[in-house]
Amino acid sequence: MRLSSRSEYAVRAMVELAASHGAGPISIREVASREGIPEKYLEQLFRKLRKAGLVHGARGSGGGYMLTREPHTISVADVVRAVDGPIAVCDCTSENRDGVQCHKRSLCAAHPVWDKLQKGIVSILDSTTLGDLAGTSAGSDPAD
Amino acid sequence: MRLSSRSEYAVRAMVELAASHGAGPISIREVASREGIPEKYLEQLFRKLRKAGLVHGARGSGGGYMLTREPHTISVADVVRAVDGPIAVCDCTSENRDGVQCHKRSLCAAHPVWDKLQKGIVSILDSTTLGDLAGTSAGSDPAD
DNA sequence: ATCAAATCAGACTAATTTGGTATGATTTCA
DNA sequence: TGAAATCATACCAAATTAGTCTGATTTGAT
Repeated sequence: MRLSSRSEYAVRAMVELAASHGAGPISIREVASREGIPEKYLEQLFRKLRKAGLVHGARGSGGGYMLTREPHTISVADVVRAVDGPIAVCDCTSENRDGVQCHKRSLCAAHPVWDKLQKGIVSILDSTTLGDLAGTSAGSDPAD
Repeated sequence: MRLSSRSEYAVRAMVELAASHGAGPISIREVASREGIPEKYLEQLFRKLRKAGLVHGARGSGGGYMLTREPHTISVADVVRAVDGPIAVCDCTSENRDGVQCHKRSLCAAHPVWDKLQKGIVSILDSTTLGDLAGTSAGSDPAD
């Protein structure tokens, strides 16, 4: 039930782009140094985000990345899926399963929780957008 | 966001025990064959479950494992924590973090989603019991 | 007493995933 | 032309995962 560093990094990086949306491309170097993410690793992530159509890459001097859509139309789930693939609590609840079911035949007794969990996770990630996060700035969270 | 096979197996095994609760100990061999789980692997898991106080192990011939509490008082979260440790979406939302925060200092912009996600996951796993899944008794809502 | 069935315990291992690095090519602006 | 940037792929070490192996100990039944 852990988030990969890919997803963590990617979401943070995307929130950076969201916060500066409309102000031209931002370079990997810039984002990496602001967020404390290894540059070359972030480069990989941005390539995946680009292939998923979430960002546009501007090459050459003065280049960088920009969101392709408005921040409030890109969900955290979009970003997570782009870098980590389909969200899947287990095979039988995966978003990309090919008719895979518990025990290959019938549903196991535990299936209802996994299903509920899967839906709960997707629902939260789907309903939170980069716009939400970019607007809710760091340090403003009263909890914890 | 994937469940480990440890958790999957452990929950399924515990539901087996729950379904036969009160009918004496059930052996690993029995559970393993019913659920299609490697025996020796399941043995490890049951040892963790015992150390967590969720089951009692009866040694010797005719032995096996039994739940130490009523099925509807053992949550799926209890089982998951027993075999996989504290539930943690990321370090800064982990159930056992030692004051660890995003960037070691302030909260990152993404923190609100991770926090929401963590709470959502724990809430679902906490509120579903082995009794619910086994279908035995004491009427909580059947998931899904 | 002996034997078989079972838990107990820990070390070991193969494969996969994770979290990166390294190298170099290509594009673009100045 | 040169620097700044993305693009692309290959490589790698460490950790994790999902087991297996070996053997000890306990207990019930013959």
